[in-house]
Amino acid sequence: MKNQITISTWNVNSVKARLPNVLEYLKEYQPDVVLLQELKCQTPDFPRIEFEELGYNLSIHGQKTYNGVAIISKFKVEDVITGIPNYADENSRYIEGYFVLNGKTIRVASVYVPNGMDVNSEKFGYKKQFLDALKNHLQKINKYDELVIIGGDYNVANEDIDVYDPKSMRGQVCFHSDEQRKFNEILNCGYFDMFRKQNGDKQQFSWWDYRGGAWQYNKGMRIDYILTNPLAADHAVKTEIITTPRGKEKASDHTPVVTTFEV
DNA sequence: ATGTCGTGGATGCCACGA
Repeated sequence: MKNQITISTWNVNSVKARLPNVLEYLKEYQPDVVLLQELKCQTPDFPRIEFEELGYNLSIHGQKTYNGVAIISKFKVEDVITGIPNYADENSRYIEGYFVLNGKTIRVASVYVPNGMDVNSEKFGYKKQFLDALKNHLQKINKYDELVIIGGDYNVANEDIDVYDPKSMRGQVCFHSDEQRKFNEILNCGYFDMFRKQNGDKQQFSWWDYRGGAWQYNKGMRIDYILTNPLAADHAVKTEIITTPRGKEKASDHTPVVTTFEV
């Protein structure tokens, strides 16, 4: 008997400020697993009860004011690790664990890649280092006998089709060849960008700046991804970007991406 | 439209990050 499960990623830009929106999303779409980024709260301050009442198990790697990632799962997640192994990072940007369903091990992680601020800033160097460390780790956990699913805000729009105006944005942060190269190195060690794999050359964005009416004019970028290894890709049914949360009151600037798997 | 958000210091705005 096969199960259909949905795994979603969403940068919520403060889980406390976004709580009503997030709960509304969970009730409407009933995702089995949600990989959250930018919690902007410490682990003890996470609004646990509201999620637990909806049947979710919580694995949280919080931080005050900035960053913070979590795995929200209907299935109990085992052996949770926080932070990329062998990479010292004072920021909470990575959490990983696995669960077993129908005899198959499904490894999931939530990642929040540094924004980089500006290509001439030190923060851009940090971003590139982080992407290297992420690649090294994802290479290690890419096993043939586990479904590996890494959702997150990668802060990289990979192709021209992933931004509204490639000409004006070329070379800018989140659309610079250095970071695109590093993102592609991750793909090249055996990961699929599930949205692109399953939707051909469809243009759809996952983030719109709060400024300048970006949402109203659909001036966005696709920087939130669900990456999977080949085994997970073999089990994937479809991948969608759910845009409705971005149009709501007090919206996050990001919107959820969700992949359905048959396991 | 860089004419926005969210957080938090020590506030009754400002800095920071995105």
